[in-house]
Amino acid sequence: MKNKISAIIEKSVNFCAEQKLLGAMNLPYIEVDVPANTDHGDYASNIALILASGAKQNPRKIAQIIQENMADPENIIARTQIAGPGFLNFFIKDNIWQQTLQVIEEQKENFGRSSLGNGKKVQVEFVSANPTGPLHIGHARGAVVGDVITNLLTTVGYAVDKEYYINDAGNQMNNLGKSVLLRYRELLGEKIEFPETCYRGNYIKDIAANVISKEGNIYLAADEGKTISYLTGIAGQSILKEIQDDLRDFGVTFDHYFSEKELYINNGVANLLESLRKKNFVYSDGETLWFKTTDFGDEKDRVVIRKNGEPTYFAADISYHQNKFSRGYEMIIDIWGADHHGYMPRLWAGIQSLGYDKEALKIILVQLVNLLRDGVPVAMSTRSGEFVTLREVLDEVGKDAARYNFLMRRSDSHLDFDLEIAKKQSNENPVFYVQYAHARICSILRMSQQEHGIALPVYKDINPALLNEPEEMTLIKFMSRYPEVIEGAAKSLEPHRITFYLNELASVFHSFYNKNKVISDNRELTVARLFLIKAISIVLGNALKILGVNAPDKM
RNA sequence: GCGCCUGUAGCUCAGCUGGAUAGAGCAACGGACUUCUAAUCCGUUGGCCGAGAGUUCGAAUCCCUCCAGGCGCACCA
Repeated sequence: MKNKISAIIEKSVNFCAEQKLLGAMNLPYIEVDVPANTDHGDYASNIALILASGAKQNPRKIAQIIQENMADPENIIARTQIAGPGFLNFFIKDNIWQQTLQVIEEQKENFGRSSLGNGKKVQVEFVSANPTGPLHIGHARGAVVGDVITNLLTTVGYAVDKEYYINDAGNQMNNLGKSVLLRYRELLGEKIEFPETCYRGNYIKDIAANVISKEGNIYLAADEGKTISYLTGIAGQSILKEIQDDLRDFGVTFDHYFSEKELYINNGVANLLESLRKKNFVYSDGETLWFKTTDFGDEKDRVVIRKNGEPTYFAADISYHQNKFSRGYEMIIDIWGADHHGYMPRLWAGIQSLGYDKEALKIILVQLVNLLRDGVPVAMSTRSGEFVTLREVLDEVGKDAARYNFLMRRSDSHLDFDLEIAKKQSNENPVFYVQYAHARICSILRMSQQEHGIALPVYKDINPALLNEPEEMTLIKFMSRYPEVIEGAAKSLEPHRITFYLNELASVFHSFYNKNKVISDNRELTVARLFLIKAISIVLGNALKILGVNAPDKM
């Protein structure tokens, strides 16, 4: 609809230019907005204001010229007006809006889908937490954002894969094995001092106890290096399994789990660095190998091979991103905790040195979650074992409420998550407001069939012109904008726009519901309204599906 | 010290990339269940958009300078 309006304007402006009705100018991008105030029409354009500044003419006069030369071949415009400093306002005919209902009926669960992405291959990498402990509340936000961005991009026609990078080659994993060994010894009677670098959560004890019950005390005497590497493997696998289970129950699944170790197969990392050295992006100072990230705007160069000969995380990460591109992805999206933001220039330097466009790697920073209990900050540390796990949040608040909660804010805004409030307010959580709207509609549809014997109508059997109450027109117009909302959210990678849309759609529906009866003695009107609310339930359902939130039939 | 994010109603946050009178939810107050689900609806109160200058027809939005909070600034990941 928006596109039709801008096409009409463009045609008129071009015509006026040819006829020399307007002064010399070049045609700017034609902006069409939905005004905040409905008195200003269904759509409004500031085109005359834009042209006026270049042409040094009165904007209202320009608007008038454009208005007088407008053609409306499809006959969709009821009237236009010139308002304020020179806005051109458009009022669309009711029957045009009402046709949206037919589109929704035809497309059903596909309403809102588009081919914007053109099948382009995209990869979204997120969570990627080291398997050194269970996921905590801080990981949950990034998990939902990544998951929903994937759904969004899929909805608008991209071919999207979700990937989890398992960071299992560094010394943090080694510390994990060491921690298990220490607990193992402790459980077998030794007195143990735990170093700072070790993990102390109870899950470590569980793993150690499990090893004892299966294999006994044979590792007390065994070679320590081998034992640690063995225990690292055991612990890593068991923790990763737990992470996958937690994510699954949170509604998040992945297409690939990519192990950092794969990068080192066939000297992959070393070969990459060698090729970069030939291209002069890497230099040695005798002891360490440096990457010239300053060539790409970073504040200083970065180490890729340490004094001890080990490659850094950064070195592996360049290799990882090269691997991603080599798999044919045209766009790569990384979702990080905001505490990693300082790392961005480095990685961009890395992919540019490989010849890829900086724009091809989009990095979304998700601000950290500030965890509170009754207003008091809760200390969070994987190492000390003091944290609230994703599992606990799921048990306390539930999947739907937790997901919706994280999706209600822009990713880059800080988020306070108070456990007590989250629990207390779970009944007043906006997610229920939206779900309730869906359940209410389902209930009415059930009632109409079971109690009144009215079958679900099809579009050709209703008279859409009867749906002319203000609330009904608002609902229809609002639903017809759904595809634009999805497209906007996908383009800007901002899932929160959908939750705001949903809240508003639910709100308009609840108002309508309280003011008007769907099922009444007027059969013709009843049928039309049943069709209307069915359409609403489709839109609610489609949007909730993108969010990964359930749309219940009853509550 | 340098960099990134944030600052909008008492609280939590939107504000469609520069538009018309800045909006929701919660909280507070007053109303609506003999009715398709009251987990709902209707109404009232509440604002110097952190501060100051600038850009133009027009600024919460863009530029600059401050102030405040968060997070980074490793041969950790």
